[in-house]
Amino acid sequence: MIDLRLLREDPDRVRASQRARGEDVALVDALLSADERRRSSGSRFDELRNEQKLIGNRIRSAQGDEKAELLKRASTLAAEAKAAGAEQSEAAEEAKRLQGLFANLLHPDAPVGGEEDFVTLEHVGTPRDFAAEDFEPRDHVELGRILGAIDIERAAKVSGSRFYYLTGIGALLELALVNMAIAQAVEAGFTPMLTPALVKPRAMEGTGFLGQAAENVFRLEEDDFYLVGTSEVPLAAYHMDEIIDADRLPLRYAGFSPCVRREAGTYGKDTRGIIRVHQFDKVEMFVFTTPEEAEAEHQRLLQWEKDFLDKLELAYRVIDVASGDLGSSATRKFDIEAWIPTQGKYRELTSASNCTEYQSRRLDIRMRGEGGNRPLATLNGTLCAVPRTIVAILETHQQADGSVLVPEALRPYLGGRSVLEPVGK
RNA sequence: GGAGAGGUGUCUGAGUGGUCGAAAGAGCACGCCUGGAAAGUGUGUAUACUUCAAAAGGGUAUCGAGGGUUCGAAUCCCUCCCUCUCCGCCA
Repeated sequence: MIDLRLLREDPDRVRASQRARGEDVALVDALLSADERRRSSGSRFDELRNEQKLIGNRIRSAQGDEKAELLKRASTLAAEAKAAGAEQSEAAEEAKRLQGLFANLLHPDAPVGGEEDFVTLEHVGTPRDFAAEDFEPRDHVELGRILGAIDIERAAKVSGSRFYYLTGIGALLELALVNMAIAQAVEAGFTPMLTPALVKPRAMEGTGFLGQAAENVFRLEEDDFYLVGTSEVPLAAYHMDEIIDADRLPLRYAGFSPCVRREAGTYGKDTRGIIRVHQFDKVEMFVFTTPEEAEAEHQRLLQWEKDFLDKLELAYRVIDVASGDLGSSATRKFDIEAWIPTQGKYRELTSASNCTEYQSRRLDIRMRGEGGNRPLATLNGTLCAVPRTIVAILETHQQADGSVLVPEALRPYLGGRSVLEPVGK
């Protein structure tokens, strides 16, 4: 949700942001007038109620004719106040609805444009040169089969396309990655959290996933639940309706949960393998902090993401995502894309978003400090989205015989194993 | 799934039609007291809106949510939600 005060004071700034995102600019004037209607009908209601209360008090002690007179007047006032109240709540509802349609205000440094207009901030590591090593790399599907780690065929039988089983060493690999991620997060001061995967509409809406992203959200219609596409949702909503003492901030949580996504509109995209699946597990970092600290925290999240990928000895680049590809909650977003050898390109592995006060306004989360209560900032960043991380590891660290070297930092989490060996069928 | 109990401010907990944004206690903050602390003592301590106001302050709303009765609702009625206890079932 955007700041109404800012909208009133500087509507042009909001217009510019909407424009850069490719969102509806006319929304600005619609909200301005709805807000005005809300305030004028509100003050009318307040006045009527005030008068009604004053008369009501006099009725208690009044007698005879005077009392009858007052009762008559109070009756009229009651009806008027009720009507005014109805108008006020209707206007307030409309203003709220419009306010909810806005995307977050764009960060001034975020690149403007569509998906292709991102800015590359840095490259880390060098993509492995298989040609120089004189062997043709296998893709992760093939490696997963050879290692007995990934079974896509049987998943298709059981659940359809875009599903997979992690089997044997594949399952162990996930658990190792998750444990390593959680260990790093705990080391950095995060509180580990296992979160619900089903949430009520309010949580989903408050996190900003029912806007343009709605088509990718699974819903259990019969029970009015949504399935979360990331633990960002239950983590953000964790403090819903709360006022948090400013000196408790930052609150840093590392959530682990299944993530379920419809992946609508991606037919024919990434149909092979486990790059794009309907269900996966993920360790997600989530932070509640002051608006003043948000940008610095954004950088810290990015650094923790890099630390993790560094430990996995992957080559990657960091991009500053362009305005049109941001998602409604983020003011700015940094993605890390790892090099996937058989695709010959970088693919998104993690994503760190600064949502400023956008989510906290929607979820009614505030901080209590000097200067009164005000919304706080929320940020989120992927620490480890399992399947894509597995893809990058298998493809990057494979050897000519189909085995895969385990990055050193990961070995303790795999019982000391240093190589994943092919299994006989 | 069956039966029952209950939802009041940071917490405990009073309050069954008006003077109740709400007793009392605890906690917390500040002050007094003290060599320092404890005890004691005093004051303060919800949130939101506001085309009322420079500010102090004022007005309005909120006692799980929504609706109803009434001049007037925390209090009466209806619907919904949630929590707890017992029984059953179950990873």
